[in-house]
Amino acid sequence: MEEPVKNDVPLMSPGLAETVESFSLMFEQFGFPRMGGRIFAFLILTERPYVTQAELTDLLQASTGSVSTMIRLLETLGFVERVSLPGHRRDRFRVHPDPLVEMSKRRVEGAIHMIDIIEKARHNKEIGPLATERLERAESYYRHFHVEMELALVRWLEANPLPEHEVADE
Amino acid sequence: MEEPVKNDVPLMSPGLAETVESFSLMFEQFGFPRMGGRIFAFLILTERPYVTQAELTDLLQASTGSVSTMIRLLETLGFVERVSLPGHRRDRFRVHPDPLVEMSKRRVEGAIHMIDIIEKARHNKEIGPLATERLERAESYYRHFHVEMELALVRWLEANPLPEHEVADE
DNA sequence: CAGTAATTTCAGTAATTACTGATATCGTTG
DNA sequence: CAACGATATCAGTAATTACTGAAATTACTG
Repeated sequence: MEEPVKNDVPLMSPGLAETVESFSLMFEQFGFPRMGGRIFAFLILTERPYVTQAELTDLLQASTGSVSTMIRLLETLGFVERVSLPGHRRDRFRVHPDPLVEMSKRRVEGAIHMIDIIEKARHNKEIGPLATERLERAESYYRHFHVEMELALVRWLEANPLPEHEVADE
Repeated sequence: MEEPVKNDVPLMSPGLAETVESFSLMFEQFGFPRMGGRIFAFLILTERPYVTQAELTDLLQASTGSVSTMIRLLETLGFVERVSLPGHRRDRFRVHPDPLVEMSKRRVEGAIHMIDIIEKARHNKEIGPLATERLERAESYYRHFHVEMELALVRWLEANPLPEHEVADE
């Protein structure tokens, strides 16, 4: 009574679909649209070196529109790479070789944003001593985590260098 | 043409309101409703030792309903304390003495959830070697950050013990 | 223990946001 | 440079979510 029709479709293996879905729900909590999460998840989970938009619309049962927009979003966030090889019409997409690093960077930026806001609040004439104390504590906390997280990332990257096997075409 | 009427209201100082608003926008990014963010922000920024729901509905121009629900949310999240002193009808609310610690804990829980999902994905029969490698890397990353964040919190708490001045009533 | 003030619950609504599908644009190929 | 295939854009819609305000519940008071 809700779905119009179209249940006559080539789908990806149900097992995979399930995992894709759980990933996308996770990503949703980080604030991005479910369809974006699905695409990201699929690109993480697939063995195919590259995937086209047409394939994504097909596999994920999405419109060309949302695939295009979500791909672009993931691209600008640095989670997905677009590979437009000349001599080919369709662009190819694959997951960024190390999306975690990109995600880390965004987190660090988030902390900086937080610090900025706290700083502004502290300079507000209207706030009193109690609030000031709370804000100072919060600022100290975020500054601490800011450097700790950066250090932690560096350490982890040193211990876990990217295994490089830039795959061959098609 | 949108606002019905009711612009005849006692408001908190515009300077404060502005900061409250910027905080609430920040909190919105962490996924909770703007009104919840406003309440939390106000409780952080006020000098008053306790605030009642009635005062919040008034100051923040919100309905009794949303104040009640949001207060309850903030309470269960551990960001806000309800102080129901016998001999008083109205409950009093104040910000948790150290909400940052609560926030940290929630973050750590988030990391654990992420690890769980990755674990489940890894046991999926359908995924191949490339995906497995990516998932292992992701898992290693989150495990690393999980412990690093916990350590960082402990260190910070040691360096920044809570200054205790549990304030007097009213 | 009746009366009342405060809080919670809940149904309805307003506003936001993701998504679709049609159209426009861009880029490659013959 | 014409034709076509692929991607981007955009307006409309479906679905979700925050919020309101009234009614129900709970808890304190005389």
